[in-house]
Amino acid sequence: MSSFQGQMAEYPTISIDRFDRENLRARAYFLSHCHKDHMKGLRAPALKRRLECSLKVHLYCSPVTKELLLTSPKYRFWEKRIISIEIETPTQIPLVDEASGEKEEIVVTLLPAGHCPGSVMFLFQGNNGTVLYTGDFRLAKGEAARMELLHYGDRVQDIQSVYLDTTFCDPKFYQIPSRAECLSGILELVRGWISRSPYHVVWLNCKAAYGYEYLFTNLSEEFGLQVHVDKLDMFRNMPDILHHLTTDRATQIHACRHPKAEEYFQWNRLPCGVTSKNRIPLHTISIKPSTMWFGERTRKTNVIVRTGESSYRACFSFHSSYSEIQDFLSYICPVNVYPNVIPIGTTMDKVIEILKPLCRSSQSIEPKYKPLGKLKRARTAPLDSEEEEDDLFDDPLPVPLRHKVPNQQTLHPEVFPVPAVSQNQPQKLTQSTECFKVENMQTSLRTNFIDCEESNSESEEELQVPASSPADPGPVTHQQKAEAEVPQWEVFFKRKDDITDEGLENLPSSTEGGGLSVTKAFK
DNA sequence: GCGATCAGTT
DNA sequence: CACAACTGATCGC
Repeated sequence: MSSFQGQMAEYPTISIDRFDRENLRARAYFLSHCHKDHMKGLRAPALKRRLECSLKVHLYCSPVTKELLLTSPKYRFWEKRIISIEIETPTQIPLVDEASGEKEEIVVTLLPAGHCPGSVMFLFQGNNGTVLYTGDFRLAKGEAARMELLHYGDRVQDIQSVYLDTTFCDPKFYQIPSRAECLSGILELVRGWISRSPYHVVWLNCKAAYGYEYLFTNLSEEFGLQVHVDKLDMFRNMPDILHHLTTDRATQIHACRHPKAEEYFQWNRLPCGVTSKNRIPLHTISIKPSTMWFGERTRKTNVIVRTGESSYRACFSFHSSYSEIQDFLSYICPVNVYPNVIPIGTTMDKVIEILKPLCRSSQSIEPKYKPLGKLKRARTAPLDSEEEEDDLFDDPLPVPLRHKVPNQQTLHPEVFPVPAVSQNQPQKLTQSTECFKVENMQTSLRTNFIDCEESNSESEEELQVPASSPADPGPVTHQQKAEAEVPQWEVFFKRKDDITDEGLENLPSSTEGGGLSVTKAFK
């Protein structure tokens, strides 16, 4: 649970993921993702009032987060004050103090965080240096090195401070099986059950939170069965998710919820109330996604664990493991690090003790901070390793292996796609929010400028923006998926003949699928 | 009636 | 099994 209070030392006039107390005075707000514990105060009367009299205050987030947030009527009042920023597009934002008229500019870049749909990290660049707020993240080893915009030329950016998701920053969480390994385990468990008959169904016992969507889409893709959920209107503009979900209860894969779901399940009833199909009782198993971890020297073991007659736990994590955190931070190698979370059973001091050695402040030959302008210019071509060694003597970032991995756009697209938000009608921007592309002298990367200077009612115009469809890595075939990663974690589930088959012999030999898009072969 | 907070549950 | 959110009790406006 995040204990970040909303403000960063370098840029105290902006607030991120907290909207109460001191944050009520912020010049701009940022939301990293749409989870309730990062939205404290976001719909409180105090902030609502502030918004009414401070017309230059906006909330910045990713297009997907904006879509998810505005689906809830409780947050509709934000509609005209949210500005979505495309992923990986440096964007300049004015920070205006409405009382004094004092103005400061900051450039923000959204980087995919792999935590839930729309989740991002914020990279801020301004007068007080470059800082990175990670929000909540799950990034595999090496993924920071593949992020183009964390780099300046071929080098990693000179980052003053990182505000870090330390949820699993404890050596006991040393390793967590990868997304692909967990997914593969769940796919095989589900396959082993639902292929027995159309009356064999699985219930995915998920918490009420965004973040399971890639599980649903992969299951649906694999078996040609949409996943039953309670609500799907939040995904109405995200076809890649929407098409894999249904509110029709006649499917073999359920992720519906009910306050008494566990109780229901004991009586062979799904949370949506279904107990049978064609008057034939269903055979149900529950699969509860939950985090599993292994210490540095613990033998790797199963990603699926049987917890009862018809219950399983399946490995699933929203957050990076200890070793993934170490990889991430040691690559960035900032001057300072601030934990956003104190994991239960540990202390701030212990977390700092773990993270400090990965920062420049404790290891640098030359610990003094140098502003960006004084850094040696990055070379255009990579050096060979020998030259590299020599170079370290006057390099203010004396950590090797911190060069960009050329292969970008590979943030596990096969299991964690960044959804595209598309609108049928052209998007209407009612603010005079002019975004235009210029060449940024410093980074040579495209920068958007958001100018809120004239956002008063008289200059309001309706800008017609063509329906946007952000760059998509493209569909990944099953073939590619299979080749992408061979799980090194053993997938465990009971032998097929161990799975109870009671009642199966009485089933009709019909393969009628009850409206399902695909009917599984019937044994 | 609404919201904030806390304890308990999953 | 450690996330994140719901539920219900309590208090205050």
